[in-house]
Parts: sequence; C-alpha cells; structure tokens
Amino acid sequence: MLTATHNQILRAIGASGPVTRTELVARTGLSKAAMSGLTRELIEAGLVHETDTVGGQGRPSAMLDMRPEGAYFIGVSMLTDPAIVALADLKGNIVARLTMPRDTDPERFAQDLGKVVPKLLEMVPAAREHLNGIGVALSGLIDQAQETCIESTLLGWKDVPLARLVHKAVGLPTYIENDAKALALSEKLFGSARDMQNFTVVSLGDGIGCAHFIRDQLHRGAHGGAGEIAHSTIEPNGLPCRCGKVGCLDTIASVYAQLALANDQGIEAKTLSDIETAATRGSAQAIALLHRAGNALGLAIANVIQINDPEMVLITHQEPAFSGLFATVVKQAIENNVLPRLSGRTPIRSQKLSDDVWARGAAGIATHNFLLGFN
Amino acid sequence: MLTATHNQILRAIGASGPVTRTELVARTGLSKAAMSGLTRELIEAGLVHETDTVGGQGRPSAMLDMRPEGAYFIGVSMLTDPAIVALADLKGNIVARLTMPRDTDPERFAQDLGKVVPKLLEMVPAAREHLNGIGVALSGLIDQAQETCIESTLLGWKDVPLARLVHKAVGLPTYIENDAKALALSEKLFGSARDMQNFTVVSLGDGIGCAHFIRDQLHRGAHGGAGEIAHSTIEPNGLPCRCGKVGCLDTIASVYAQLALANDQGIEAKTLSDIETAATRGSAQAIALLHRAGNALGLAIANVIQINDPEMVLITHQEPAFSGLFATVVKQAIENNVLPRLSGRTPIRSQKLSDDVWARGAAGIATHNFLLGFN
DNA sequence: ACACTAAGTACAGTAGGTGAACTATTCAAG
DNA sequence: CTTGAATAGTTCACCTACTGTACTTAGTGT
Repeated sequence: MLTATHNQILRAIGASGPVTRTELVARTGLSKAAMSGLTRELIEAGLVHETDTVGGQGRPSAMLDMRPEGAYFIGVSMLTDPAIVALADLKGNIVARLTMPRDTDPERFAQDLGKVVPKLLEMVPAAREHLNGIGVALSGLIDQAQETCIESTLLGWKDVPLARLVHKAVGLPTYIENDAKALALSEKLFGSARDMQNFTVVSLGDGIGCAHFIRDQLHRGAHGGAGEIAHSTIEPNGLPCRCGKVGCLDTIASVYAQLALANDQGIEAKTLSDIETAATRGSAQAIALLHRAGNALGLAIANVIQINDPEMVLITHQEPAFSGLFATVVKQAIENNVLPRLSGRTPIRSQKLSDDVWARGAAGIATHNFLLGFN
Repeated sequence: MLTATHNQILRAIGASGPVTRTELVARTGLSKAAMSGLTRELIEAGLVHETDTVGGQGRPSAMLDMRPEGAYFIGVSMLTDPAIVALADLKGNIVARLTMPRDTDPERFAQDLGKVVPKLLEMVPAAREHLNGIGVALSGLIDQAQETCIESTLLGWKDVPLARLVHKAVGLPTYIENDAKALALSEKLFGSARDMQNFTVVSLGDGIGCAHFIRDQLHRGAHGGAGEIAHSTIEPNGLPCRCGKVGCLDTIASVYAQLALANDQGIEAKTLSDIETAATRGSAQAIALLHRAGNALGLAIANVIQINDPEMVLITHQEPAFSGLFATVVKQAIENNVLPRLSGRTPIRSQKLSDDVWARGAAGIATHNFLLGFN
C-alpha cells in the first residue's frame, strides 16, 4: 500500500519527467534518507524505474521515471457515439481500445461497460493485475466527488450517480469528470502542462470547453461549473443560445456556430479551414465572420486571464493547425483585452487534439486520483 | 513553537467559531487522543480558550475559541493618505490605531513605520510580547511571496521590495498584499466567509477590486493579477481607460466613474445615493446611467461566476446600503448572464465597508500567514 | 594512483501521531 | 436517590514515518 508520501513522490516524478533522487529531495523537502527508502519501495512496487544515469563530477545520478507498465487505467469517453473505451498505462499510452454503443440509459451503459472491460483486458493480459481505476469523461456538470452527473444536456441526464453504477458493474474505483476538465488533466499528467501548477485549457471544438488547474489541482467550483465560458455573454444583444440566454460565446465562436453562420451566408464550409480559405480568397463575409468569432473567443480568454491570471493558457483545436486569420484575431483580441501590464506575460499555447485525447483524458481522471491516493 | 497540526487546528477553530474538541476531531481527521494534547498546548500558549460548556446527554462539551489576546498583528493601510496603522488582536478587533503620512518613497515610509509601531505598542503594552507580524495593504500587483510590489499606479511603484524594507525597519515578519485580496482575507478570517473554502469578494469603491479564495487559500495568480476585473472589457467600443485599454468595467461602474458620468450629464452627485435620488425623481439620464453601470458590474460578476463557480459572491460597498436601482440592476444582470442551470445557486451577498475594514484586512494578511505557520 | 566530489544507503533515534482503556459529567428511568 | 446509558475528554503504551549522521558507491581531474 502507498502512503501519502509515496504519492507525493509519484506526483513529483510525474510532473518533472525523469528526475534524480537528489532533485526529488529538493522538490519535496524530504530527507535523502527518506527518499532512498521510499523510491526503493516505489521501484519494488513496479511503479517507478531507473531509466538512465547521468554523470558530472561525483557519483552519477540515476534518473527515475514512471514505469508505464506499473499501473493501468481504463478511460471511457462518452463524447462520441459509439463511446470509446481505452486501456492506458501510467504514462498515458493507449495500449488497447474498443468502442461500445453510447446507451443513454445509465444502468444499461454501466452493464455494457461491465462486459467490454474484460474484452479489453484480454488484449493486454499483463494489465489485469495492475488495473487501478476507471474514469469516464462526459459533457455536463459533475459533482465534487466525481460520482454524480448533476446535469448533461447531451445525454439528457440529471443527477445520475454514474460512478456508483459503473463501480457496481466493473468493480473498480470509478470517477467521472467533465470533458474539458478531463482534457486539462490529460495535459497536466501527460502533456505540455506537466510542470505547471496554475493553467487554463480552452478546448475549441463543436462546443467550447474550459477548465482550470489551480495550485496543482483541478478547480471544479461549488457546483462543478467552473470553466463554463461557453455560455458567458459576449454580445449582450446577440443570438439566442440553446442554454436559454443570449449572445453566449458558444453562439459565435464554437466550430458548430461558425460553420452554421458561414453556411447561412452562402459560404460552403465543412471545417474551419474552408472558411479560412474563403477569407483568403477575399470573401468579405468570411473575413467578418472570422473576426467576429476570433474577437469573441479572445475576449472570453482575456476575461479568464484577468480573473485568474494563469501561468499559461492552452487552446486545443481539431484543425491541423491553429493559424490563419481566426487564430491571429484570437491572439490579438486577447492582447487587446488584457491589462497592458499583464498582457504578453501569459503564454498562449495551442495544440491539435489527437484522436486518442479524450480517451486518454478519461483514463487520466483515474490516474489523477491514483496519484492523489484516492483508492 | 507551533507545528503544522497546531496551525491546522487553529484554522479550524478560526473558521468554525467556538467549537468542541469532538467537532474538531471530525473536521481535521485527527484522533481524539491527539486533539486532547494539541488543544491543551494551544490553551497553554494562550492562543485558544474555553468559552462555554454546552450539555446534552452525556458529559457537556467545552467550546474552544480563539483567545483574542493570544496574538496581535499590525495592519497598515496605504489606501488613504494619511496611511492608517492599526493594532489588531487574534479575532480582528482593532485595539489601537494611529495615522502617518503616506510617503511614497518606500525607504522613508518603512523608516517612518519603524517609529510609529513603538508608539502603537505603548497604547496596548500587553500586545508587545505577543506581536506576531505586520501586514501592509496597498493597491497594485503584489508577487506570490507577498514581498514585492510589482507595480502600483497609485503609489508610482515598480518592483519595490517593500516587505524587506519594512522588516528591516520594524523587525517583524512582514507581508504585503493587494487591497482587494486583503479585504477577502478579512472576510475569511473575521467576516461572513469564515466557513467557506471558495468565494469571491468584489469591492465597489472609487475603483473596483476583486479577489478569490480557492480551496481555503487566496488565489494570487501567476503575476499577482488574479481578480483584476476592473479592467476587463465590458464595452468593446467604450470609453478609454487610464489603463490604456477601452471600455473597462472601471470606466463605467466604479463610484468614481459613475459620479463623473453623472456630473457630465448635469446631475449633481457627490455619492451614488445622489444619483439614486435623481433616478427616483424621474431623471432619465440618472436611470440610464445606473442601468448601464449596473449591467456592466453584473456582467463582470457573471463572468466570474461562470469561470470560477464560487460558493458565494460578496459585494462590498461604501454607501449605507446596497439597494436601489443600481443594486437591483446588478443582481438582475448577474441572473441574466449566468447559465440558467447555475443561476440562483450562487448567493450574492452585500456588505457595507466599515471604516476599519482596510486596516483590519491589512492586519489579516499577517494573521493569515500566522495561521498558515509562516513565521 | 590518488584525491575530490556528489549520489545514494544504513541505522539508530525521535516526533507526532494512533487505539484502546480509562475517567468525567451529564440526563433519564426506576 | 441510585443506577445505567450516553457523550466528552484524558492517559498511556505503542508504532510509523521521518530525520541526522556516518557511511558506501561511483564517477571525474590531475
């Protein structure tokens, strides 16, 4: 069994890639003696291994890193139909994946999952005895305990205790999480925000999601609603939104909205690139549309920066690259709407979402809880 | 000397008013045995005392509470000229206060403070041996270490290591903090947010300030800029702001801006109440102005709620009451701009600022660090 | 070959907790 | 008024997880 200190060390290794014991001593504030014993135990448990030795003067130091095969987690993405069920190792590599129908009846879905998981384990038998948890990512509001879906418009759920149902069917520690928050977790654990304590992820897709890491933990908010920028008001007299309000960011800048607006104006577009192409060819409507959308997203991100002052903002996107007019306008709008003395100090990064990101993020929910010692 | 556990218990007592040992056991997760010994030590140290005993069936329980005379802190408010220097006890009562010129030369100010502090202590001699720290509240950006003022427009400062200077002159642990954050601290330690882990304070005064408590700690942000909603863009094509941007909340809804806008339009107003009175008498301009300001502030607060989903938002004000047209519009605007499924779930409270609040908040900076064990 | 440097380990000692049995102080029933 | 049940708080032996110090290990520089 792992103690809180074991977990602390695991998190430090996870955050700082391969590290020496001496570096871990500095980071955690533990003594060399304690570190020696605790790392040995982690190595014996198969969670950590020495990858390399680097030498300067004196005895060379051994680099410690997570051992991928040390623990496995199952990630379920309910963002698509069919849902994706993936088996990920401790470093977030997806070693097996299956799909299953996204039954919106929670009981049946949990039952189905109970049948799919064994199939997944057959594909990687070694994972069976190191399986440590299961995470489910879905769109909607999730409670603090990561147990109940308070509300999901997409799935038509209200107060569904999905984690309990899945736990009963699969028999593993189960945690559920909002999609944007799962994505942030994935970036924190495996991606470009590994060594950051405070950052924000904005996911640009059919909808717009957003999640914050604050002091090394996901910030859920009092009702699981932290990060719901998709429905912050950008145009006080704008278009009605399916949420019931008016002028939400979602009605202007989501990929879905942009495409709908484009097609309304006679620009044939199936992806954002199509609108960009039209703009490059001189379509005034396309240019105006991209400006409007970019300004909206930029303003919303500027608000996040002003309110939370993160170390970094990561914009994730589906298109091959975050470039072109839209990206330029977004960045410009952020710059223009952030306090001059703060602007430019907050790096804005962008990253294409790979196909596996959601499933990896879902597995990351379980990984995160494992590293926090919740099991 | 206090251990981390002592401090944890002190914080729990501070947050939950008079509490029984048994309740503390439940809150902290410590054993009865540990609690027994640790509370005795806190009582012996004079930091805690038994106030009352309440009985049901069984042995009556003793209520533990902070002992005001157990520790004293000095709070310096640089928000006014002259600056206010106050001596506060562990419960935030101000037991002595003096004023001193607000010299904007940091060295000289620290020197002056070095002379004022002994005078303050003469007024309450008992405080001398229990003095535990000094906090300075000022408007501007403060670094994470609460040591350096990164920038203050009001004082004309840039990268001023004020805490070091004051520490040298006064010889006490010194922390500096932004005014809005000090106010939030004051509410957390002594006010209406004692038992909350996540809340936001919005201070409406000549300027507009804002600060967040997240997971029981002040959220400063990567550059000390968390909460700077005064300069979030509300009207993309609005008035120029002294910050260099355009359409900032500050140019519409701060008391200063409202009064300036009113007088520009021929409404003679020295306080917000004067504008309210004009509105009551049917002045279309006054009504429009209050609507505009209220909508702006409401939208900004709605953004905070959507982004951080706090347990509560506290609006502090200078006027005798937060009522009238402006308050109504603010509340309505919050309601209108927050996701319907979240709105109404976030209590909006308001509170009049007393005269001592800033000095108490400044002292609270030191109290907070004392309770965190930083000294 | 030798000193020097830095990484990592062994081991006794210790601080800060736990669990179980105890005492203290009340209410309620007979 | 006694007795028992209920709850609060204390005592004490024990244990765990850490620290400090002295050591070993494994390289570099001369």
